[in-house]
Amino acid sequence: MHPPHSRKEAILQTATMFFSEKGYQDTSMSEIAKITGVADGTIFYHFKTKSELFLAVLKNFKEGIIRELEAFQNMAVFNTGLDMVEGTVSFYFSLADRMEDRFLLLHRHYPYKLAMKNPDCREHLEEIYTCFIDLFERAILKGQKDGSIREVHSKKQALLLFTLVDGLVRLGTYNLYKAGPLYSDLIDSCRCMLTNKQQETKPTFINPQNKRAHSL
Amino acid sequence: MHPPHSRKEAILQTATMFFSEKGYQDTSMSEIAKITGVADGTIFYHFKTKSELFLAVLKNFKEGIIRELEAFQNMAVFNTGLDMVEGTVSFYFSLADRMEDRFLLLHRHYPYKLAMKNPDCREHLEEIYTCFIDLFERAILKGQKDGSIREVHSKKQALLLFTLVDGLVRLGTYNLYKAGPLYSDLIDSCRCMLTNKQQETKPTFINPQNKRAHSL
DNA sequence: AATAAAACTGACTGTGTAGTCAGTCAGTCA
DNA sequence: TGACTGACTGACTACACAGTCAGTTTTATT
Repeated sequence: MHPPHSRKEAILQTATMFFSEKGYQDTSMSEIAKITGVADGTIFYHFKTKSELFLAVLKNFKEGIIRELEAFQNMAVFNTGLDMVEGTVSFYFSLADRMEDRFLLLHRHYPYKLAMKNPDCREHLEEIYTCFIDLFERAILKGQKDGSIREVHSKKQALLLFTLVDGLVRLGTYNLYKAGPLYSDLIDSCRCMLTNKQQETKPTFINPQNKRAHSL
Repeated sequence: MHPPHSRKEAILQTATMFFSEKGYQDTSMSEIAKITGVADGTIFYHFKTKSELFLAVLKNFKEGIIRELEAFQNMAVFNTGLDMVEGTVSFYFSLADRMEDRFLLLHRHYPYKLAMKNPDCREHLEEIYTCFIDLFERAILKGQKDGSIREVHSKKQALLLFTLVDGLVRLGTYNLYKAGPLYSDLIDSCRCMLTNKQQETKPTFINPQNKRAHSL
């Protein structure tokens, strides 16, 4: 299933890069072929159409994400659910930073448009989102068991949390505002959303992103 | 300056509709011409290039938004800053609902890409964002004066708030999750982010959006 | 070595599109 | 009436692109 350096794999890599950085429409198949170093026809031998290639890219991305998430879950241990929420936020930021290019895929409109017609596409997107949101929800549920998080609708709150964090990542890629300096305020806000008692701001973990953009 | 029903105006309307609903790339100039009921050349008589037409659409949208914001500010009166935050959130939702099609413009990637090369485009986008964020900030500052909102960095918190609310709107247009049912949880979370004391959930205002999508 | 299957090629096709331009037409003013 | 102007037209150009296919090369099998 994984012949180490097949042409097919190489095409997939190039396509991922192009679809992420330039978007679906602005990427031509010939371009992908040229950069990969194969003939135009070769792409169509491996992937019937352009949108099938896109689906393959998305699937590949999804699998990568899932692998990362599993690694995170196996590695990270948290005392409280609240800690786990913070850890998850931090993890999402670092992932978005590390896979910055590929995250752009999710922050374009094309996949969601395709998802309306193509059930496979929709399924990939849903799986990706579900993974992240479930992770947040698990943290919330844990926190509700150990008392570090107040009574909230775990699923809904998880979705809100995810929306907030992802929105901030997106803001960074839009290049209008710097998202980095908001990190500690974000963590603080998350804590407030989830707890009853008043808390002092703790020192924060990481502080990713450093694009040129508006300062606050 | 405003000859009531000029062709130019008509083209602008059609273009707004198409760029919003189908995106920049997927809209052809001939299409706009055909639907508007003018010859292909007419568009290029009024707008030199496709991207100049897009800029005009964006500018028009910006002006519409600003008008709406001013109307809101002149009309709405709030007892406390916290109320004003809630009112602003509610306003943003209803605006996004009422101008659903045009908001899609902001939720595509193209404008932000164009903004990297084109300063005019960037300025329009910045102005739009600034308007909204300033509105949130004004609410926060008011709340800090009257004691309904705790000590937070007003600009940063305003940005976080906006990100959260806009992210939720976007989620609705993506059609993967229903954003509507989250409205009361959103308001609750906002209140928690901004206040010190514990509060009971109050009855909420409106509850927009009703797309077919995942339930929670 | 012979054969077959799989991988690969690149010229070619058909279509769609942004932008051009020579020219039409209705209105205005002298 | 006739010269002039600005709005408008639609055929046309030049090109880019997804996808095809007949044919070539590589690899695996016997």
